[in-house]
Amino acid sequence: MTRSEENYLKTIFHLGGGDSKSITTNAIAEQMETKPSSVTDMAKKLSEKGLVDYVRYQGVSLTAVGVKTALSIIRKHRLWEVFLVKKLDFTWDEVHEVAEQLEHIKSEKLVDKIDELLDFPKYDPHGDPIPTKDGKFQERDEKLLSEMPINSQGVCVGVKDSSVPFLKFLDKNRIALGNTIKVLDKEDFDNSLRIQMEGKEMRISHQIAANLYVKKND
Amino acid sequence: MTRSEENYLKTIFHLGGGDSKSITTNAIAEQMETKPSSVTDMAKKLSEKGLVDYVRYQGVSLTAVGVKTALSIIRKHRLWEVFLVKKLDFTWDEVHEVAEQLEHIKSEKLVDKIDELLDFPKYDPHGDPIPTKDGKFQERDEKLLSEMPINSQGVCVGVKDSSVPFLKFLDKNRIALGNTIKVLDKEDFDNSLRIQMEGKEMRISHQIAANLYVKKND
DNA sequence: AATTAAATTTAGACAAATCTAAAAATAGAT
DNA sequence: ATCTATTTTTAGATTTGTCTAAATTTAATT
Ligand SMILES: [Mn+2]
Ligand SMILES: [Mn+2]
Ligand SMILES: [Mn+2]
Ligand SMILES: [Mn+2]
Repeated sequence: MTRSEENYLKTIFHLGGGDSKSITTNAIAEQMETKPSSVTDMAKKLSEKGLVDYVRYQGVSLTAVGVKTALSIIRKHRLWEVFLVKKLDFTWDEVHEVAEQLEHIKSEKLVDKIDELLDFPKYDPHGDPIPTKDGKFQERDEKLLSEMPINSQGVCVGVKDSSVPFLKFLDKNRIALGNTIKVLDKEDFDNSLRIQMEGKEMRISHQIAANLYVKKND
Repeated sequence: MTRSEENYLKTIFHLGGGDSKSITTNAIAEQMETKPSSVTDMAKKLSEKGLVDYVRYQGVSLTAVGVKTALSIIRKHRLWEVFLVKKLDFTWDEVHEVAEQLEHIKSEKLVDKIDELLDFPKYDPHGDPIPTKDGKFQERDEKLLSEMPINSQGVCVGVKDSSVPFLKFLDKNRIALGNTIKVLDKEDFDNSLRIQMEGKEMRISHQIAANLYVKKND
């Protein structure tokens, strides 16, 4: 497994190729900021290795082995992100770049020990679930804040967009995972929301609300 | 800086190329288990970049920038080794392989935070000094056990050979860094030693004694 | 069904890092 | 000083991953 192969598998998984859905070379190229022709080359190679199913002009999807491999890389990525935040005081907007490198370190013992050191976390700093060693996800009943009905309550558990600017924006506005949220009102005009967060009332644009995951209280 | 370039700089440094001593392409090739012709190619590239001085048929030595770069990689390598032992319960014979990968992770903040987490260690698990951020070494007055006079005493502080077999041998024979050592007798015939280690008397071959560093008591 | 636009693949090139085999330079020994 | 063995470099090939430009296939539109 080269680093490049690992990155392709991860990207295909993130684009939904884990559910035998066919992902186009164009989509992969765009996501990876590379050229479609490069993706075609790699599709052939990964297909040779039995990691993806590839049909010319139709796109690729992950095989069972491909899914397993992708999940192990995602597991490493997210565990390292937790490590950086919990043990080294990185902020949640700094960890992704470093985790992109650390996820390629080859040592099963290292991953397992980091997992143990962190007390087997289930979610990463952005609220994304960490696959277990055998590739199982911790499912969670969450929905986007923008889809919560008026007067419903919940806890902020994740971000959909985990870009640096968005994360910094959230920090600046004191919006953090774990905060309690109540939807007070929706503005029809621009779909903005009036919410109560940790007791304090505030207004939030639709773009923000559509990128925050909330676990609804029963 | 590619990973390969970093490995060349590190190797040249370990072969003594940091003191403007010229290291031959053959020596580098042997150490890195590669071919002399590959080393020549890289020597040219590193020379272009101002990291080594290279004279055809004469070998290479590190420039000031080259030394600085090599030291920063060695610093990372050794800090990661300490991390693996102290925080993740790796044994001292397991860490080198993983550190070979981790030393190439690019994040100044990561190294500094690991350093801080470990409380700024001065030596790695094999007793090798860890360069400071500005490239200074912790010098230590140590000598090989094989060169200690009879009746002298000291503390075992490092290994010269840090191969897996040697480290495992030391474990098996309860020889560890930090142990107190007194030289009781030398056997002229095979240069073996009779020593007292942590109070217990034992016999040690020359080959072992010539690979153990001891800090002599005054 | 034919035409056109878009997506995808192929063909050929390139950079990085390596290798093999041949050529050149150096160092050692007569 | 010349020869010889060794070291080192060059030249050319290979692999991996990428790119551009041209060709092909597919999908959409008339
Ligand atoms: Mn990430
Ligand atoms: Mn994340
Ligand atoms: Mn090491
Ligand atoms: Mn070491």
